[in-house]
Amino acid sequence: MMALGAPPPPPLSLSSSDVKYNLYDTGVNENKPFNDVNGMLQQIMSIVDQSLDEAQARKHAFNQSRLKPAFFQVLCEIKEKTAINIRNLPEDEPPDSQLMRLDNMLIAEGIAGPERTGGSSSAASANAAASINDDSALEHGDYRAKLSQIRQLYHSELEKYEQACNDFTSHVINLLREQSRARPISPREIDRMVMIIRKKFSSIQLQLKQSTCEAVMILRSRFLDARRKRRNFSKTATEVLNEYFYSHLSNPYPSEEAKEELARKCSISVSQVSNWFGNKRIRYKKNIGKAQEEANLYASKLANQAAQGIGGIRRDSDSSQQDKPARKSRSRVKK
DNA sequence: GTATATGATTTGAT
DNA sequence: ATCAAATCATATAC
Repeated sequence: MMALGAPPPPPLSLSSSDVKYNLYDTGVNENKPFNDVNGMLQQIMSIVDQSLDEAQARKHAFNQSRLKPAFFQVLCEIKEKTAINIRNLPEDEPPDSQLMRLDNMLIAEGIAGPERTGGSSSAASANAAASINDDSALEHGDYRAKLSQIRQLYHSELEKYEQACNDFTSHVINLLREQSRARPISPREIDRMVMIIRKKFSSIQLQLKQSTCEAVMILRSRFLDARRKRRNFSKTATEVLNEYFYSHLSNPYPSEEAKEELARKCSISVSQVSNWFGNKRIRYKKNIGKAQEEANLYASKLANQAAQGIGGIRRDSDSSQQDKPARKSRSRVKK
């Protein structure tokens, strides 16, 4: 029984006379050819005790037997019930959550899924420009170039894997089909083997996806992390912000609307305005003495503007405090 | 090269 | 959610 699943002995060259001789003139008891099941079984069981030539001869004779197909079928069933079921994989594996996560991310990043045309990506850049609205176009373009490079690599690798998987699978199928003439292999077993192969290959693909995700993340952190690619605001933007700050020194907390307006004027985002005021307040407070001259500078500038009637920014009624701003951040009004 | 300026982020409080 | 404060990481001045 234990020898049943083993591959057949390698085919040696046998002359027909050898076969005849071995088949009918062995020292073994049964001279009958394979024409009944018991005889057949006994001959198969005793094959391990025989010489290679004898075994070959038996095999040949067995292959000629009309009982062989039925016999193989039975063996296949037995195999099905024993060997294969033991290491039966969890048949319907749950869709790997990690794989799903990776797939989703790749699609979200535009690596996998439908190829992005110029239209959709320009829509994306328009979206980004709407929210950032500054001169990040260059970096963004660079980012997209690198991203498409990654995408290209990913797709070519994926295709290679797919190709290799298909090649290997069909090769194995052919091999097993061929061997199923010499040893009991059920179609179901072949299917299972195909599944195993696919699984192995998909685990390789998982690695590919993983490293692709990694590369995208690195790219993101390098190109989209604004902290790394910090750019100072334009001179005029800083001017506008400072004007607002020093003309509202008593309460340098622009409302949401004011922030929006400042953002618009400075071509930066609202959150950047918030950042700026947060930094400005804390840094102003930290050394009022040094900031004093800056305050005076802007105060005089504003005075000039007011005198000329240009003042686009109204000074708040409380701005008399501007000469001695005192630390009153704690007394700010809560919204 | 270092020192300072500056925009962004994190943390913790309210 | 918004703020102060500390901190990070880069830009710029020196």
